[in-house]
Parts: sequence; C-alpha cells; structure tokens
Amino acid sequence: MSELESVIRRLEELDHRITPSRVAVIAAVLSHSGHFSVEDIIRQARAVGRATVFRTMRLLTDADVVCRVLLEDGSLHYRVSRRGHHHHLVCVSCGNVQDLDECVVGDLVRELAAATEYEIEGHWLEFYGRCSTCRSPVAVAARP
Amino acid sequence: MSELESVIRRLEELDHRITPSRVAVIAAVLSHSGHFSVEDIIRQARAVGRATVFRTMRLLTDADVVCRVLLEDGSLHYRVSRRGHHHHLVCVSCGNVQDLDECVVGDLVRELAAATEYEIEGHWLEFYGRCSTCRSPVAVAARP
DNA sequence: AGTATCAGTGAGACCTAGTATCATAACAAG
DNA sequence: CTTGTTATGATACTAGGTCTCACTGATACT
Repeated sequence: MSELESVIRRLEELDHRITPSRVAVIAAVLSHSGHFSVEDIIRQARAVGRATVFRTMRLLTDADVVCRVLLEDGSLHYRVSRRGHHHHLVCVSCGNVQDLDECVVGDLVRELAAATEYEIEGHWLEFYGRCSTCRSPVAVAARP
Repeated sequence: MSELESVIRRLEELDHRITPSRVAVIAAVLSHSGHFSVEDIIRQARAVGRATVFRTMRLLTDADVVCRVLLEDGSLHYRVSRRGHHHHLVCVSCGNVQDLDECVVGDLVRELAAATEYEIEGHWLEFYGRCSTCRSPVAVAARP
C-alpha cells in the first residue's frame, strides 16, 4: 500500500471525506522529504484554494500525518510524521531535520508537575544547531 | 533605584540613547506582571509609532530586559525577565506564567550533541498546563 | 426518484504581526 | 556651525493565516 493510500485510509477512519482537493494536498505534502511551509504546498497544489490548503493541513496535523516544526525565527513549517510524539533537531545551516526518537522531556514533565502543582498538558521543544556536514572541522576545533 | 531607572541604565551601558519614546515603551512593558503582546504595548504607548515599539522590543530582548514567551497557538508574547536563560510553564487557562529556575535541558543538549554529532546552538522549550488554581479538585480526581 | 441536509469548496475580504522605506528630527563630535 | 549618526513616525507593504459566503456534490431520509 502506498503512503498516499495509507494516509487516505487514516482520514477515512476519522470520518473525513476524500476529495480531489484533499488528495492533491496530501500528494504535495508527501512529495517532501524534509520540512516545508504551507506556502510551498499552496504553490504545488495551485488548483486548490488557499483556505482549503490550510484546512487540510490542520486535518493532517490532527490526524498525526504531519507534525509542526518551529523554526528558530518563529516560522512554522511541517514535516511528514512517521512516529508518535517526538521532537526535532534542526540544522540552521542546511535545514536538515533529525527526529529525536522519543519525547525526551517525559520525565521532566512529571518532575515539574510534582514540583509546581501544574497539570502539564503539552510542551514545545525544538533544538537548533549545525549538523556534522555543515560544521567544518576548523570551526569545531576553534570552539572553546 | 526604580526598575525603570535600572532598565535605562542597562540600555545606556549598551550605548543606546534614552529617548522619550523608549521610556514610554519601557514603562508600558514594566507595567505588566505577566506576559503581554507587542500589540498591548502599542495600545498603551499610543503616542509611539508602531515601528518604534517593535524596534524597542528587539532592543529590550537583546538586552535581556524581556524574554519571549511562545504561546501554545504559536503566538509570541513577552515577559519582563528577571533571570538569565530559563523556560516557562504557562497556564493555558489563566495565562499565569511560572519561570523555571534554570534551563532544564542543559544536560540533554550535551547528550544530544554527543549522540547526533550536531553542534547544538539553541532551543525552544515551553510547557503548557493548568495551574493549581485553575484545575478544580473534581477534574484532578477524574484524571486516570 | 425527490428532497433535505451537511461536509467541503474557492474566491476574496479581512486580520495580525511584523518589516521596509523614507523624509525628518535630535543629538554628538569635530 | 557643520557634519555624521542615531532615532523617529507615517505609511506602504508583506507573510501567514482566518472568516464569510454562496455554491457544490455526496449522503440520508421518505
């Protein structure tokens, strides 16, 4: 079963109709191996209305087909998600994204909940850096 | 020395001029005990131009007078900062912000750097939940 | 089949948050 | 006093996203 079909299955299970517009958006989304902006998808699926692209992106986010990637400058990108709740390490130089295997703050959340009496419902966590390819050996050696 | 004066000192040390517009923005900023948006400041300091408010907010961020608070919906707010690098626990119900004493992911950053060969330069981390006041005893008891 | 209903749609107006431009003003230094 | 620098406000603009609304096309009921 292709990835497209499996996403369609997922939406059907959640009682969403499969329309040509949605299929076009999903196909555009799946064509990316890295992260992308909604504007990228709007450009790719030119026949689909702007509002519909945004609506479909929300659908896909809720269905865990994509996850949101917060870039360092605050802009929001998306990325096809192939695992559950996780976080990202984004290379600020080449834009490459490394998925962290699992949520690394689960323990922290429990500790904080105990210490603060908050009931913690969610969190944002993104790391930024330079991947091994982008940092030159010289730059590494020069670091204190 | 008032808080206003101490912020003014800080900017002077960084070679920024102290102008009436900047003082108005700083006073508006200091009038908030919680977090606030730039639009709040623009509303409060109506005599100051929109661009100048944004410019001054950047100045204050760079001078560590305020820190940025990322809300769950992705919107950016500010908060007077009284310590160095730290993170926030935001109540999604009343908006109250709890500062976490120090950065809780320092160790994590070092581990990740070793595991991924990334040189990690920065991160975003915000927690969301409901403070003890906002969660009713009933709701707490009902949680699994 | 007929019709009522409802999810989904695109066009476009609108909104929010922020940046760019630019002429002008205030100030500092020589 | 002149010259260069920093800061300013008005305004236009942009990016990213939401709202409205008339319309379409499936679905469900009779």
